[in-house]
Amino acid sequence: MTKHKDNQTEEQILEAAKQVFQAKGMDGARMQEIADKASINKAMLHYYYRSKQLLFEAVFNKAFALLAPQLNAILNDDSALEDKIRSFTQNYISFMMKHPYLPNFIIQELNRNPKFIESIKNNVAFPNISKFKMQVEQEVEKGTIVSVNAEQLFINILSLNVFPFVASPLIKAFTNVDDKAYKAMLEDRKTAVSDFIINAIKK
Amino acid sequence: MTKHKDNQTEEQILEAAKQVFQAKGMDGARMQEIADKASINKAMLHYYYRSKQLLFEAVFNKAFALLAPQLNAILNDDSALEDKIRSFTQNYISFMMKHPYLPNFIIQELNRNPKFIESIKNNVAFPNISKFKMQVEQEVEKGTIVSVNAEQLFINILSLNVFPFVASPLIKAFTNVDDKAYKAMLEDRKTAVSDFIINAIKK
DNA sequence: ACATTTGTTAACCAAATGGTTAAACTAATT
DNA sequence: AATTAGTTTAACCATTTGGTTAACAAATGT
Repeated sequence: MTKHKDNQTEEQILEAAKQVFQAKGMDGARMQEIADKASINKAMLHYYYRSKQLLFEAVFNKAFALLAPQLNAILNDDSALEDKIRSFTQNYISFMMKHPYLPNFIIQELNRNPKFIESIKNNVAFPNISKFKMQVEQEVEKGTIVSVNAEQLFINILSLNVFPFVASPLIKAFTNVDDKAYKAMLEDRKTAVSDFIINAIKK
Repeated sequence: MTKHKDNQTEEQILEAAKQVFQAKGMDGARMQEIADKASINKAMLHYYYRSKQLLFEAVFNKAFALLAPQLNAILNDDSALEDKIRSFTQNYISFMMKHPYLPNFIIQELNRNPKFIESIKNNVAFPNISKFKMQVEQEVEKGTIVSVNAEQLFINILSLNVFPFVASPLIKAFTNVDDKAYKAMLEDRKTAVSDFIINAIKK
């Protein structure tokens, strides 16, 4: 009952679809371009994924499944707050430099189609803030950090880490730096951002 | 030499186009939908703006022209750094709550079509970081703030202010808050973000 | 009053696009 | 060797879409 040529084609399609969807979005993507990039006939796309919408969802869910564990690292880990912030920043920026299209893709399509949220909320290990919230509240009570709302801190951490990837063309233009210099700045941010955050909340 | 019915139709088109383009992006927007929303015939769009591309550029440039002065407020103003950060955060968040689609629209289309950058660089009073950079360096030298790279600080300020608008559906999902609570959080951020930043750089 | 320019509409068009179909092909099963 | 099930292709299709055209209406200039 095994497929003869295994699922190689299916993988090729998914990889090609990922590239095209992430570069051009759902609306800008063309099935023909995906087929070309996967070196197959356009009809194969429909044979394996039925429709553009379903193919897109497969790509989207796979992308989100890649991102989610990164966030769970800071939300559900047991280490101390300061350590978490440092390791998260370090890891997240490294990860994003390898997948620069990812955050924009997720954010964009989620904005365009908010009902997707419901679908991903069940799907994978969806990041949950509750543990992080408890930890922050404990640290505030202990007096090791200034009084800060956990949600706001979480937003701040996320903003500082994600935004430079989402808005890179704009920031590059404003700061007048080329691609190479921007990469160096991102490299610096692996430590600069955690210093910034920890400074901001330390008593 | 004045147009008889003044430029009412032209304005209607631009307003309708703004709504549709900002909600659906260049690729997702349909000329027919813009025409319907402007209560005119589709041919009129082409009569006034020739093509979808040109209509889009008109909308984009107008949107950017709205955003640019906001940024120049922090970059070119003469007040003290701390004051600037406070007033910018306050004003920017207020402004964005009135134009929630704006940052996403700009960022998205700039990512999709980086050559736009060149067009806006000349067009309007394009934000320039050099004055802000000098100010930060002076403050570092005076010892009033910790040693910090001006570009990085600028990115941080921008990130903390803009990202919550760009990624609102995602953040809402993660933090488990509804629209109303999120609005309240944004309201809080008018002061919380400046406190956070100033704490982070103060000696 | 009349000609000319500007504004507006309905009908139309060619190209692109997501999707389908039916036949051909491949490889394992009997 | 014949059957069967899964895979691949080329040709095709209906609809959508940006854009055009030609006729008509309303201002404007003379």
